Amino acid sequence: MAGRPRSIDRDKVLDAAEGIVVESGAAGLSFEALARAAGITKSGVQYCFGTKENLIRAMIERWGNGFEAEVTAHAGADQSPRAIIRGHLAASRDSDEAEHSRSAAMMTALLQSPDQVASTRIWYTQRLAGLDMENEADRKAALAFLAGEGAFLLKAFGLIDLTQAQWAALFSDMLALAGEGKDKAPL
Amino acid sequence: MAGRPRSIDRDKVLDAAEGIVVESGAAGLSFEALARAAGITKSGVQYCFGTKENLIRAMIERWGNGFEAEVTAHAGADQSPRAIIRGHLAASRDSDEAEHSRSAAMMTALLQSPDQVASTRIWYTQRLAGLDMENEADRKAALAFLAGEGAFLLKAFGLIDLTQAQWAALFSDMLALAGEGKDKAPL
DNA sequence: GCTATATAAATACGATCGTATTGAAATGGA
DNA sequence: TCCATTTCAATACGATCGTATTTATATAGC
Repeated sequence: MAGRPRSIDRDKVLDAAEGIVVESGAAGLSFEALARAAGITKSGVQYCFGTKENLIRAMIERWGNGFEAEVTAHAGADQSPRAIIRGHLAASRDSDEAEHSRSAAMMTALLQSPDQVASTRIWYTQRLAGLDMENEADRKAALAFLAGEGAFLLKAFGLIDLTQAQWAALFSDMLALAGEGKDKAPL
Repeated sequence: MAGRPRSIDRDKVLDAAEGIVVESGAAGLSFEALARAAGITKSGVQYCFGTKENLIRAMIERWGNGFEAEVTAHAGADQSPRAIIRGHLAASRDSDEAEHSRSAAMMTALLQSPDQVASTRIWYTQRLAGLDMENEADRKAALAFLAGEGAFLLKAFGLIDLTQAQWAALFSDMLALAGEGKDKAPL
């Protein structure tokens, strides 16, 4: 019933895949290059992930889950929409260079095929879904969220270069804008 | 000295290229697919742009110039850093769906090769270069700029979906944050 | 120890990639 | 008219793509 024990570490392969996208761009991610980077054979990659689309899906899922865990951790007990957004901002604020590279890699991989976008759209939409855009405080939170994502994406893509102090100051402003300190939304 | 008159409209080819990236993602952009979409031959594409890298460079350049023109137009006479940022925000605010698709296509194409990123980094850096992050008003302008880019990118990538009213309200807030009305930075 | 099964490697295959080369068509000048 | 030149099409080429198929290896149950 049980066959040969698995010798390929899926996570390590996904790490290698991220590394490839970080260094060579999404276009450089191929089964062959991935196999070489992960120290296994092309067939091993195929066996683990089947198709390339599955591979990319696995990359994005793992990344999304990891970030989501950090967000909820930062959000703490209060899981209201605004608190989640502050958690998201705090998670972005605390992310280091490696995390930025990873995120950029995931984004580029994500944008490869429009099909992949749809599932991620839901993830983003839910962030903003709980906010009432008619309410000024909520709109400020949305603005802060967008600023955080803008900073995060541009930084991840390597399009802006901010010092650690500037980064911290900006996210401090964003958190303030998102209502840090005054937790309750006025409804 | 003068040969066969040109029959290929470079701009139309670039339009087709954008269309391909919009519909099929950056991975779908090939000389062959582009030739088919533009109604010319693969060789024609090669003759016009030489290499694929040149093609992408041309796409990005055209896009950058077009957007830059709108920014300066929106900024008007005042070309101070904050005014430029407000011009940028206004240009983003007024961009329609087609413009979003185009921008998304450019971004995805841009992220294909890390080499392309470098030249664009300068473009973004200059936007923030004139701002003094120690100054609160300037930092607010930076935050507004990042929020605008975040909204723009997420919208372009199809990751968020905002009504026109929400879009307008958010950018109105951003422009206010960037100091609309009080043009002079306190130095 | 044989077999079934899970895992991974080996190999092969058609398709498509980007580009190089060659040839044809259309212009201006001599 | 003949040639030089520009512009594009036709064709070909090696490389690499993703995947299918086949083969080898290591475990568990009988």
